[in-house]
Amino acid sequence: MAQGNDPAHAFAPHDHAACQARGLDEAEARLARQGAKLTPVRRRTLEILLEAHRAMGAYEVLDRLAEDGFGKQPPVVYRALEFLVQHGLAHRLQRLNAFAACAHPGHEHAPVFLICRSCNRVAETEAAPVRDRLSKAAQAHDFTVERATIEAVGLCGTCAEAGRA
Amino acid sequence: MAQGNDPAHAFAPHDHAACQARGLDEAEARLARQGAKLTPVRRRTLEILLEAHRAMGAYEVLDRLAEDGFGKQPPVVYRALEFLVQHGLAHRLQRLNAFAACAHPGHEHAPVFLICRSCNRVAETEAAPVRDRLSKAAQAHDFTVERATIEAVGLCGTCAEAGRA
DNA sequence: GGTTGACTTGTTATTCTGTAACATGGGAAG
DNA sequence: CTTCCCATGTTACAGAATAACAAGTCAACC
Repeated sequence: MAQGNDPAHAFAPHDHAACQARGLDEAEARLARQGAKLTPVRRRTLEILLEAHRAMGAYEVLDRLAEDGFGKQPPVVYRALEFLVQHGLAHRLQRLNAFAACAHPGHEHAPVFLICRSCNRVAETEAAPVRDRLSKAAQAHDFTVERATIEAVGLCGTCAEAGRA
Repeated sequence: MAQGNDPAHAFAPHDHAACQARGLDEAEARLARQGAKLTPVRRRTLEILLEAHRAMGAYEVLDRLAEDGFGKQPPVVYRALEFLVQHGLAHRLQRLNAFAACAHPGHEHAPVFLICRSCNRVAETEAAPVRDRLSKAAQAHDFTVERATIEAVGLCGTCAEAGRA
């Protein structure tokens, strides 16, 4: 896995160009396999998320799309985002009412998000053990988990060292 | 703990009057200790959440407050809800943009929510092991978790048995 | 070639969610 | 009884999301 998409480096400086290119490449490969199309709006939406390399509000993405000549009405961006989320190329962050490009597309996964309240960057990790425990806890309530939102807010190492408590 | 507030029974029929009364009693005791006041709006807001015994949107609560002669503008309900959340008497459900009365106030806790997509009821559980795993996963990223949102969507036992898949 | 039908995009309008900023009023501390 | 804090009320607005409809694109099929 390229360093740029390694969640272990999400909070550290890295080669943005590389992780953007990789994101687009993986997206196209993935969609080709699924028989879905990465149309211009969708592609540009993904690019915007990859370029930003952070969580963005839908309307922030919409403004950028409008600059590039796409429609400037909410449904344009919500449809593109929904498509990307459904195909595992982006994620929705409930806590922020925002969206972020998937840090490691290419396989099914149910991510856990780490959101730094100081620099607003978001790391994405698998954390299967967390979900295992969640399923076990749910079993005690006779509850079957289908999807789960797991989002932590806190301080990343870089901001902690910089004293931005 | 009273059956009405036992999270293990959250999805089963139980004595609502008892769990409402208990909720209000615990709230007043808790606030008295903290030197905070359960004013009329706040008290009524909590009552509404307890009566509903499910997650409610802020504007739904606001309508009920207005019926009782309180202000009918959004800040009225958002302030009351913020107060209840800060004092551990209610929780916010990010996934639903909604609020619910705390199922077991009286001590600090970081809950995990189980949301049934069929009957919309919400169970609240502690699940410390889930949070432990989350903290461990975060450590690997040099990230310190301060607060975490853990919300599962799925099917409760009652709905599963009834075939509401 | 022409037509059908699925999919995508664009647009209008509206609803839901949340907050900033300011005015008013009541009640405890001094 | 006055001062000040806190709670409430109100206006106005910003941000997030979706419903419903119109129109274009493109491949498959006759």
